[in-house]
Amino acid sequence: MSTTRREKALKPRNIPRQARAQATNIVILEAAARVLIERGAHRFTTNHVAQCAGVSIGSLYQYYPNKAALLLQLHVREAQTTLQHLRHAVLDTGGTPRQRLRRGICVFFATEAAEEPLRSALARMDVLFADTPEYQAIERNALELVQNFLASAFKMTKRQSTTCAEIMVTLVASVAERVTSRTTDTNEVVRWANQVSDLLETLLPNPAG
Amino acid sequence: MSTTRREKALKPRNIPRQARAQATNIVILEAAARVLIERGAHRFTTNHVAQCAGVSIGSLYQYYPNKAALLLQLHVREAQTTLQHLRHAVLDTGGTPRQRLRRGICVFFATEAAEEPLRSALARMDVLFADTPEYQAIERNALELVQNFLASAFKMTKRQSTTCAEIMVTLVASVAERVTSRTTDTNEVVRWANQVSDLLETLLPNPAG
DNA sequence: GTAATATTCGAGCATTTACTCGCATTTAGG
DNA sequence: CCTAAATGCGAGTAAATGCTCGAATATTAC
Repeated sequence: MSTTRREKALKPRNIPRQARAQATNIVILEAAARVLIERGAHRFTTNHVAQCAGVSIGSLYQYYPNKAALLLQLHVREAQTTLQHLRHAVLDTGGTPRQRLRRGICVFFATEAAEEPLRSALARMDVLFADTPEYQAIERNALELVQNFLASAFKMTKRQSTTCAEIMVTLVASVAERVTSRTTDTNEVVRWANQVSDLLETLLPNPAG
Repeated sequence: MSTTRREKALKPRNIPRQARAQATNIVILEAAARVLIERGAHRFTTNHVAQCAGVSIGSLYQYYPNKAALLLQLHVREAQTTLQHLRHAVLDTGGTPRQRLRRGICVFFATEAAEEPLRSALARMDVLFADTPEYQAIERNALELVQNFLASAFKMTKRQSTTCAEIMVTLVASVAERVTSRTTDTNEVVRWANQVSDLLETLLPNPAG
């Protein structure tokens, strides 16, 4: 009857205190990524992750209360990498605002392509952790990053930048997901990034009235 | 070792000869849709489908050699419905070409929204049947429909209409999937359909140079 | 009616898989 | 060293699930 079963939190069961445990934790996460890439979403099993990590299944469950928690952690790691790249591309470097926007979109596409097929496998299972605060916080952060950029770079009002950011994030995220799931060829991906950039530029205020 | 196991074809095992069998087939398909909607992708089991259809599990496997074949059939049915709607919206009714394009996009968004959460559950499992000729034929048909429309309505060359159709199909399909997976509220969905239409209209030739 | 054919049935098999628990081993601190 | 806490171990469990197969029932052909 209950659609969402979350008797247990998805938080790590134990925070590792000794260096040994820290290492185990990392090894497990990296093995999880490998298993997800090599076997795909529907063959991702905790037993295989443990085996691939060279630790026992018991150790895995020492740190992750269940499979969903492991996947969530993987997603968080991926998303933080992407956000970091985005911040660099959009905020830290030179160029006109339009150029920075285009660069950000390009970087997003490239990052998604670089992490295939990890990302698509994770996306296939996001139903297991999409209702967690961590997941939702990431989405909010991405939106806010774009919104703040639009407001400051293009002098948009709060209201304008909010709706514009929503459109841009939705378009870029959805198209990038579809495109990179079909090809990760750099030329193709860059072509799509630029195509989307061209379309989205029509949403920006005209530079010289 | 083998990544794709397809010892058995995904074709129906038996074509039903008696009316009784035809009925069983239909009942099974409709039950499959119901189970997919009610229990989601990762709880979709053939035993539940059979039970929900009021037939035995053996009967199900009389017509579908495996679970993937059942899902493929469901996908084909959905896709044909969508294509039919699209043909009507784009080809059979009046209005300027731009209006017809916009109407087609709107119809696509609405259709996707109307069939949620069936579609998103099917999409989650498309790895099970995405490599079949049937699946790929549907994608080709959709592209050709749009391409022919663009060529005839906007007098595009073959080359122009091909690239333009690819962009439009990719954008509309990916954004619609993302949007309808978050909300099926009619106003919201129509808003997004129009937003995407606005952006895509910049790809069309100017009516009065 | 009767034989041949088509259809349905569902107990049960073989496998997979998330996860537990009691014990072994390692580390930190005195 | 020695003890207690931290960490690691992995056989084992309970449940789920895709699918088979031989028997039962319904339909058709003659």
